[in-house]
Amino acid sequence: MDALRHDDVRHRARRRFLEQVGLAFESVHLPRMAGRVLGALLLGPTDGLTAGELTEALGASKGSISSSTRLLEHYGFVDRVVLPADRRDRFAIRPGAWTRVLDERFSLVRSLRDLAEEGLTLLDPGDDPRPLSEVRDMYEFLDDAWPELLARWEQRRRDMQQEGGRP
Amino acid sequence: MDALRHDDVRHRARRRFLEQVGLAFESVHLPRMAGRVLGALLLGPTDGLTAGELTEALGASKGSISSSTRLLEHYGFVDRVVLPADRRDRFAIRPGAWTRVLDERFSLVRSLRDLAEEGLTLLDPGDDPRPLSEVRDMYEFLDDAWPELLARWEQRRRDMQQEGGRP
DNA sequence: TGGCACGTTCAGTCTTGACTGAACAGCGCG
DNA sequence: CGCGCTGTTCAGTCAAGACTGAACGTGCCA
Repeated sequence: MDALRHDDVRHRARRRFLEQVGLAFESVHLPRMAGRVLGALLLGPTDGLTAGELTEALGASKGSISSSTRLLEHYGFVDRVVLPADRRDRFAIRPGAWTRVLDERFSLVRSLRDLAEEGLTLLDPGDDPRPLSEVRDMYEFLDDAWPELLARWEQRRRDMQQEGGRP
Repeated sequence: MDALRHDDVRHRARRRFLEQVGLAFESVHLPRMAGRVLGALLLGPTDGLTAGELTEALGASKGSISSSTRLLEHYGFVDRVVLPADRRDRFAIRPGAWTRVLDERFSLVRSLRDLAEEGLTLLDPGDDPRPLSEVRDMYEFLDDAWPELLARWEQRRRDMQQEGGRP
């Protein structure tokens, strides 16, 4: 009986985790279901899950799973792999995906700097350019600092892998 | 005639700028109208604009302007100021707002690290912890690096101000 | 060639939330 | 006091888009 209850608790915790990842996705303007799928893949076995397994695990429609996996694939979060002697597609986390995703997110920074730059050309002669130039300067700073930060992370990741995981 | 045409071009360019800021807001899940209001304030005179001026400049309803200014105030983008002998509220860009706003955005990072941490406790014994630990480690790295980056920016901003603008 | 198991597509439903416009509340001046 | 000018609130409208479920391909095996 105790084992059963333990399984139940565990199942609820997993379900809650999926929901949290879903909400995190929603907070950056991506469909919640895609987040849940990603969560399921993060918790799932190494060689990934099939669409059928995902529909069952999440209680969602096939259509919804299909569009979610396609989105995750498009964003580079997951790979679609096929095991030999099995014609079902499996979806698995793509290694190193996170770095690239975060990097792409920061490309937004460059567009914001340009936007501020454009705004500066539209000011009336008497107006205070400081608010806009503060925006421009800050995003410029970030744009400069970012590659170096990313390189440091890549380096650290390589170090960690050599040590065979987490020290 | 030429001056008129020039004004027209200028007006279109301003309008386009407002729309771009609106879209930038939308891309981070904030109402587009609030972005347009912020854009108008960035282009406007130093002592800010009244709600009435904003409704006219943007062609939006008073209600919409009201909720937008309140949101911008809440997020710390703008201050509400009152000039003497004028009972209208004026809204003006708050100096240094951008740094704090960006800082708050990065508090999300901490929650993502925690989420990955939680996911690690939910793995089955045989499963590969690497995808999740990669997420955890990366957000941890960013969480560590962020304060230092922010401090560097603050320092640079101070330097720039002392030089009286942009070198 | 049927039948089956997968996966995709698409019209329809439903929820969410931005925006409007009108009613409302405060404040100063006549 | 009541009028005019503020800004706020709120019910209603409208559009965007996530999700469903059924119809539709597609390839494999008998």
